[in-house]
Amino acid sequence: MAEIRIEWPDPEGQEIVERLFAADAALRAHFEQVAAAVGLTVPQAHTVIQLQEPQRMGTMAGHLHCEPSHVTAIADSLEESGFLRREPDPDDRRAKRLVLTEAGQKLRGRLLKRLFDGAPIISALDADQRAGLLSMLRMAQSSDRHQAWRRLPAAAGDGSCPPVPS
Amino acid sequence: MAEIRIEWPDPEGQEIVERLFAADAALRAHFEQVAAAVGLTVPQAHTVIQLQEPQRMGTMAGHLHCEPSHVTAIADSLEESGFLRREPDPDDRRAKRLVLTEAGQKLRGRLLKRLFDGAPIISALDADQRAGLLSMLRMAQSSDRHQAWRRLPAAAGDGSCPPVPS
DNA sequence: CGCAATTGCTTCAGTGACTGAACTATGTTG
DNA sequence: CAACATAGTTCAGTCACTGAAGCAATTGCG
Repeated sequence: MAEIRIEWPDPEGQEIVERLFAADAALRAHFEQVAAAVGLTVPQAHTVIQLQEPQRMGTMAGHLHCEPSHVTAIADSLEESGFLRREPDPDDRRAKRLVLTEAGQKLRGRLLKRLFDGAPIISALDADQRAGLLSMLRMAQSSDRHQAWRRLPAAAGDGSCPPVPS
Repeated sequence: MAEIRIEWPDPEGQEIVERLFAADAALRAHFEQVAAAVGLTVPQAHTVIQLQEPQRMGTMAGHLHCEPSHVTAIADSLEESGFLRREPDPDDRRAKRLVLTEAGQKLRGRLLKRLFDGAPIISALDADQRAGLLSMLRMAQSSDRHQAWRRLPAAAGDGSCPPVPS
């Protein structure tokens, strides 16, 4: 996303937004680079990462925030490359589950390792700084009534982050 | 960007990354929604916001992190809608400067107002929380040697954020 | 000065991510 | 069983964006 440099009603708010965008740009660039390094596009990499365990395609569409038809396309490409296969869902014969092949699991491992190794923010902060940043983000996200926050995965917190009121 | 929910070597790092992605998703959604509310696409809105003062097209490409040819396309659409015009650059007759029309300036005003009014993080934190978040982000970004941070606009800080060493 | 290399923008063809509608097959409900 | 909902697929199309080719103006070097 582009830099935003404007006269803003609130200069502190401006800087926060700018820096969050910058943080995001860095993370995104990192992710893109890691994906490319193992020969995947960004959505392919997301899909592989998501596949720690078999997932129905509709569920995957939810995780990727896209339409089911797009998951079909991504799955096609990853299946063709031999990183996953479709298997029938035991509970619903309409549904298919995406399952990583052996090659897919190895790929996922490499992906995770590289992702973590170079992650910009993690490597830049010491333990105190990390804890501080994290608690701020928790505060921001738990008190925010804006609906986009609600997408935060429930599994993200360790319980210290109060649930978002509905 | 999709949620990332994985077994991570460092659970705290995982949560930070997840929350930063979530923060980004919220900001992005907000931006997109605001742009749509005034009838612009995201890149059009970025361009209008960037045009506080006339900009050469090449400079704009730099700000938008895209190729000059793409700026041509965006400028075409905004010119057609009457929000900006191309004027010759006085210092270089090859170059053109993008200038907001009166309509464009009004549009920019509405855009900024709406952007600020609903910005998720800003509205969710109180003054202390904001200051804390900001200082963390400054620390993260000033100590990070990762190149993506370097894109941070120089104007963002008030001087309290030391320059990134090259 | 004069010619070559460079720079600013445009044009155009193409790509990758993604949506939405129509369709098939299966599942659910009354 | 009929009617409807749901899972995934197919396909056509959109949107953001790139990269190469080209024109015009500018800069630099002999």
